[in-house]
Amino acid sequence: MEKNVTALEPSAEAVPGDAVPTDRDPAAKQIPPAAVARMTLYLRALNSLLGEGVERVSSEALAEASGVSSSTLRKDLSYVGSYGTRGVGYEVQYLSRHIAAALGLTHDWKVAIVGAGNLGKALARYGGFESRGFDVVAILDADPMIIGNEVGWLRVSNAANLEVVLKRTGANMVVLALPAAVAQDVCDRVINAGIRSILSFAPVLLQVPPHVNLRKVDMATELQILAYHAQRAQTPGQAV
Amino acid sequence: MEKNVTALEPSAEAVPGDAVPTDRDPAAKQIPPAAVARMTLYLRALNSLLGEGVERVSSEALAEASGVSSSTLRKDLSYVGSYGTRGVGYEVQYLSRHIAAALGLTHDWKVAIVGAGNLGKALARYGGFESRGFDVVAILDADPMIIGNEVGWLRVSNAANLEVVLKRTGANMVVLALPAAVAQDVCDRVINAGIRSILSFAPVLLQVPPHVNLRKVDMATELQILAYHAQRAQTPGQAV
DNA sequence: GGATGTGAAAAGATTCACAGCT
DNA sequence: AGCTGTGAATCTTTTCACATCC
Repeated sequence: MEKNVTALEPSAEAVPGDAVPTDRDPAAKQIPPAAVARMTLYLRALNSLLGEGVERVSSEALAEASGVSSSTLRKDLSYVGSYGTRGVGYEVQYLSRHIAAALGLTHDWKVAIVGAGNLGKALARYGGFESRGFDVVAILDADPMIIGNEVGWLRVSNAANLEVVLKRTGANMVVLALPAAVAQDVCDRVINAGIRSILSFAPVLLQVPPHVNLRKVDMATELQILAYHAQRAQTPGQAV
Repeated sequence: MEKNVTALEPSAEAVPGDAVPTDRDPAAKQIPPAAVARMTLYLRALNSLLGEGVERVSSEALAEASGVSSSTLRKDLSYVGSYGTRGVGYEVQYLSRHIAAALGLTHDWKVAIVGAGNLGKALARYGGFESRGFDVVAILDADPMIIGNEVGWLRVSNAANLEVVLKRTGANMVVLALPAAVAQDVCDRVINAGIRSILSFAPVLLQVPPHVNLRKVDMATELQILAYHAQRAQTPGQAV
């Protein structure tokens, strides 16, 4: 049972802009951020079970398959509803559908990848996307040597036409796989083009307006966190 | 390893005035996980400032450059020591060094990347590693078509010789850039070879013993979290 | 004056334990 | 009996506010 490092980093901090709300805030049940992050794990585990033909699962078993405690699992599920049967467990497909719905995965999202270097290409070809409701509809780059190349079944578009390509393809999410130096610039353009969901792999802090949702992944950060723990573990019983 | 039972009770008659936090005594107490994650942001911001020739910075400014609140920043820094000057701020280089020391980045870490697909190659060439104390010493793959290829200044080793390569190169961290299907298998071998710090990009739950530190990055997860927020923003107060 | 460092309060997340349903 | 769903307790993280020091 793993319980060591926090798995998912909540990079999205509390949106500070929800003062000035409309006169009626529906106050719909919102799911705590930590729970949202774990929902994706449940979904993955459920789909895996589904593939194995398993029809029912207990909170205990699903928790184990997701790498969380069963009480955390049950609490998380309680945020989206009561989809289990007491004394029995959860129906895999039924639960999977409901979690997917809660996460907004009922329709496909169209993703454009900006940056067709190794990382961009890796992302474009990454099979895990389509199978989980994400459709890579475009990949762009600014390098003339790269524009026009085939990546999977796509052709690299010219990043100069960013706005046009986003519009034509109907992309509603963008992945930034760019060097730090140009990331903010492209990010601004993407936002101006109306995109409000961005996943950035650029190792730099991006400034975005409050209505835009930005998540960040940085490999160097992850390694540094590992280094911290490794260093602690390596100093055993040191004198005081 | 179990969670350090926090024996550092701040209560009781804490002797005020001494305690002498010499810089020789860095990892005495443990830093909260959330703070560790942010330290890497401070480090990045500090190094960026350093590059611009800035010598001093206030908590307010550094917080802004890191994307956190100034009170969070100050609290975080207080976990590693008092390296600022009241009324003045922090000396950029001095603080950067101390944070790096607290994270265990004083010596270089040797990273082996398993999987030389697009992602593995992207990681191997990613310039951000060396500059931040991580040295990619090997890249491996099982595909005969890929073994021997050049990636950056490395040559792809045969994953069949995983243990040998890890030993020869002295790697002490491993990045898994593999398909889900083989990830657990390789992970087990890596652990058996003595590695205790692993960063996995495989979209699957890896089982590891407690003494191993595992961090996970999953792009599909990140997109799903974005989808959740996007969906909420798009449906204001929808009936259930 | 001005900004740090830190107790104390508030908010958020996890775990416990058990009531309630099948 | 067995397992879910959930209030209450515990633990963690963030924010506040101000004493402290340059």
